[in-house]
Amino acid sequence: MLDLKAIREDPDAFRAGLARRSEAHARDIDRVLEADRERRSLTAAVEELRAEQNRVSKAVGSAAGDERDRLIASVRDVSDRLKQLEPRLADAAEELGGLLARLPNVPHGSVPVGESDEENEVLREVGERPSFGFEPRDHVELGERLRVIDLERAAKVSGARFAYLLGDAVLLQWALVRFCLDLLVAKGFVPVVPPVLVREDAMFGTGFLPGDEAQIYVTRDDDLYLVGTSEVPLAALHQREILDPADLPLRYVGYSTCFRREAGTYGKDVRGIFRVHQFDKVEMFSFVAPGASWDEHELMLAHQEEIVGALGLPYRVVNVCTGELGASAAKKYDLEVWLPGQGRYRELTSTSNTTDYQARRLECRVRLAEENRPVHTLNGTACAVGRTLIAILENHQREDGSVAVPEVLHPYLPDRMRALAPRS
RNA sequence: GGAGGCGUCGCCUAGUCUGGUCUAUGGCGCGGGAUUGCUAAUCCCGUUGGGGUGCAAGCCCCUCGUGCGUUCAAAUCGCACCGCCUCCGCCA
Repeated sequence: MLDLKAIREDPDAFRAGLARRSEAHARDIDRVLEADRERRSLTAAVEELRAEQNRVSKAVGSAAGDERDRLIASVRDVSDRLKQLEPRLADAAEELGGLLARLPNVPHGSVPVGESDEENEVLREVGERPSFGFEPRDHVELGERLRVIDLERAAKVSGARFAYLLGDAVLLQWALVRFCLDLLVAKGFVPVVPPVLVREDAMFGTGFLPGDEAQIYVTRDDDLYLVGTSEVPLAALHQREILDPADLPLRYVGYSTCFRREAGTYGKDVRGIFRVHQFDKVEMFSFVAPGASWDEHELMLAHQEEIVGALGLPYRVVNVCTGELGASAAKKYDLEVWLPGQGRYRELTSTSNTTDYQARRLECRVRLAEENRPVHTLNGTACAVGRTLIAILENHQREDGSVAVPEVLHPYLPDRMRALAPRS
């Protein structure tokens, strides 16, 4: 949610900022201003009547006889007029709220303008792409030969875009999770296993609703939403709280399964486990003071680079363009890993600075000397397990179909797992 | 799943039966001040969160879990929902 008072004070700045996403959003500023004028004018009228009603009603309490009857008669008229006006105010407030809820965050000035990932700005490439003396296999083929990924049976049981992870891939998963957790806990992140079913207001607060309903699983009988990322329950952790500035920054690292419907992606990434309905992810989430989020964003990116670098994966960092920004993000970095099986860089992690956008929707504030203000929140992938497995399989594969396991994971694995070997 | 109890301004608490002087009581905590040669103690003032209006001081509206309703008027009465607790049943 954008700051309505700030929009009122400097609408041009918001128009210009949102225009970098789309002209339609820029025009919405005018609708917001109009709805705001309407709501404020009705608010003034209603509150004046309420003040009158309170005054006279209070006098009724201490009056008696004719005087009492006369007062009740006069205030009844005020109450009747209120009953006319109050629904109009409610409508106006809802109109304004609806418009405001649909406006995305204003992109930071450093975000490149663009519509698709073609326009993302590549900041740097790190690590050396492997050169094979043979034709590299993709993760589906490697996974089958290693018998660690079973897509056919998953389709039988659950449908397309599901997978069974088996055997050493499972051990690898826990090693990855523990590696990330240990690394981040050492940096002060509090580990969390959050709920993965949440109420609507958590989805609203994080900016996924309204807007992304087509991508979200909903339970039929309980009106609970399955989270597509633990960002949702982590952000909502401090919903409707006023935080002590001395407690900031608050840094959490969540581990959870994530659920995504992936509606409308039918032709895309159909092979393997790159894009599935269910995957596990380790996620960073920070609550910081309003002035501190840009530094925190760079810090999160650094943590991501440390993790991916430690796994020996070649990657590049991109500054995601306005058209590919989520509604709540003011700026987003993607870390794209090189996938030999696809011969291109693909998104492995991402980190967004949502500034005060989520915090305002979640009513998560910090008590400052002048006033209580929304905190800033940031999220970043520490490890999307499925995609990281893909990257490890494809980058560390050998000609015989075995796969070297990154050294940093060895302490978390049995000795025999210095490499994954196909069973013949 | 069944039965019962309870949600008050950070924490505890009075008020709810019997609607109006509730502008929500008191304590603790917290902030500021006064006094006392330190520590301590005592006293005074302040201390929910939003919104509207105004240059400002201020004034006004909403907020007693949430919403809707009854009423001139709701912490107080009714309904629904949310949450917590106890007992029974079931369960990893």
